[in-house]
Amino acid sequence: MRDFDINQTPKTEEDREWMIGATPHVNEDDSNSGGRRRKKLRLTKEQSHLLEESFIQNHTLTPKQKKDLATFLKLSQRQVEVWFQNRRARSKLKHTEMECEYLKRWFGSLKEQNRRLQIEVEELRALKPSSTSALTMCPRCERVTDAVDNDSNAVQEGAVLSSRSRMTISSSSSLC
DNA sequence: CTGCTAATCCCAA
DNA sequence: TTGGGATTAGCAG
Repeated sequence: MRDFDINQTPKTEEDREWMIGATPHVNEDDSNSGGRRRKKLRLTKEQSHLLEESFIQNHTLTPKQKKDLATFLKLSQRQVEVWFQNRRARSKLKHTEMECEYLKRWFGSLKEQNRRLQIEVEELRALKPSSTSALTMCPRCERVTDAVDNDSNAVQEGAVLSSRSRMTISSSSSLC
């Protein structure tokens, strides 16, 4: 997917400490075929579960909580810390994605509503011909007939919309 | 310095 | 391919 790699990992890798702290049982592999390969730890169900529980209570840990949790789970503090960092990051990502979906739906319904209103306007126009030369479709605009006053309201609403939804809105709707 | 986020790496399933 | 543990850079306090 993402192939553009700025900043390829500088291979000046010192002796990394792969397995800090006591890793949970059954992790003594030796398939270390020569190279500098990152050991992949898998947390046990219990560890994940407990981490998850404490994350629900608190998305960040005090140093003491971190220490206690690490001790209890037989993980290093660093691992607990990293777990929480990743958890926060991915939680935020998920939230953003959901918000994006919501915004898309909202935009869709707004477009649909707009479409219906346009049709309604057309119908009303057809019903009541002439004598309405100066009639515009928007009541708000209708209110200010004399001055070229502000559509500040409309501008603001537009601003709100565009700032909140940063997705590709191709057809910026023709409101008023 | 410490702790966090964002970006990315990269292994195991 | 994906999920998720780990690393790195850079910023804030």
